Amino acid sequence: MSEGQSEWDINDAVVPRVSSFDSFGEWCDGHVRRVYPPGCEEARRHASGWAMRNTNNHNVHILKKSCLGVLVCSARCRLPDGSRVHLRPAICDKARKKQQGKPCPNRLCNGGRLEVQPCRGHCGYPVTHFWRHTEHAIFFQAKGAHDHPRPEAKGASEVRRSIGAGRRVRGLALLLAREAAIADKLLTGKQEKQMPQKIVTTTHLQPPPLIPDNQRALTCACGPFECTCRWRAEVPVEPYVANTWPAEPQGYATYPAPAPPAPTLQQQNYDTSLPADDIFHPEEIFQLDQPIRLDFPMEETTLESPPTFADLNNDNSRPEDAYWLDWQRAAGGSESSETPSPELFGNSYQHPEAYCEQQSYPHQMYYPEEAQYYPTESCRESPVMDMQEQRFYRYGQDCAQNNMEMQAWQYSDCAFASHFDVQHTQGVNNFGGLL
DNA sequence: CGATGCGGGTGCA
DNA sequence: TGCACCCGCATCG
Repeated sequence: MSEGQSEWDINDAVVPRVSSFDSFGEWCDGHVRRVYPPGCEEARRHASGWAMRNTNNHNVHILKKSCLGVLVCSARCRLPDGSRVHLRPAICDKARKKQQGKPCPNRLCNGGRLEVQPCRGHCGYPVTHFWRHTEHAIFFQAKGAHDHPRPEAKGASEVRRSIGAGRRVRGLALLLAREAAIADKLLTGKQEKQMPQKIVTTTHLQPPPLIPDNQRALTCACGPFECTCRWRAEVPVEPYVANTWPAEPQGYATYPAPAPPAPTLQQQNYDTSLPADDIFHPEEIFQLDQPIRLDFPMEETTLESPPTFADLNNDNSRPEDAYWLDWQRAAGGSESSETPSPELFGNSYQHPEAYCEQQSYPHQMYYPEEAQYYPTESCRESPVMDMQEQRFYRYGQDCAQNNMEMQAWQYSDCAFASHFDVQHTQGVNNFGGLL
């Protein structure tokens, strides 16, 4: 967080007028403040890689959004590449409701169901984002550090919808081609829209695809957290899971190693054993308002054989296949995270508590087996924010002011340390290794 | 159909 | 009072 931007708070009556802006950060994490130029399209849309939903803060001047977390597989399965399922929760309550309880899209996953892993990164509450528009800039402030993996990029879900999510996959090649085209378009368009203004910021590098091209087709949608695909969980099995598998002896020790691509034995029984689209848990829909669940059901299932193209296209393909394929493809190809999805580094989403010393709330060890720390890639603060000529705005009004006191940025609510920057570098590298 | 915004309203600290 | 959140409504792509 640059010192230069420590002079305002989204709730201040007046915010400074700046002459230099930050480049848009899609995956801001941690307590962050940024100032975007009025012309920044993403900022105008209040876009974010995280699944943020509008929250009524009864302040017409400040738009507030809270994180919905991420959709994960209840079985904590693994994709062939070792990653886990981490889908983007629908913003719409109704749509999100429909997502939950659906079978894990990971073809290697046996019995896993999608469930929402709520965000508790802000002192036990969801991370919140605030947007405030002034005549000359768009102010953004984030509070809290996400304690969950990044969901698929927004573009992924959009692409999915656009190409007919939920329908049976007919031709993988065709599908991928279309997705690739769309993804490319999204990416291209995005780059072209780069802010024309002077950006004095750190460049936010695009991360590598969540799933390597050569594996996309084999992936399990159970991404980053819960599939059973080749994974072994240490917790009991879900009720609806018919069969369980013996736990892998080595367990966590082997984690980083991607699932051994055993290209044969295909497990397709989940199709028949699980009624698709019918089971969802209403009680989970609004679980964000509830304490973190500590009873994530884990399945001991471990499939040795990753899916094949044929598998993905055969008659046993679940209706959601297309959806998941899209997810996998789009997430990596279009607007994927700038940094690896946390799941790849293990259970690290523990840091929030470090910022919320005054609170003690139950936190869940999502991946106890993975003792690595997730590189929180807070959108780096722009190096500098020119505070020379400082004018201030009172909810949009220009209130010229000078010599504003440079008050230190303090997280009164959460003692936020400066540690996200420290972690992110290595994480990226590790992630790359998996790809 | 789902993303987004808005705003009335509730419960809690 | 501030905050988190529910819920309905409206708009837009």
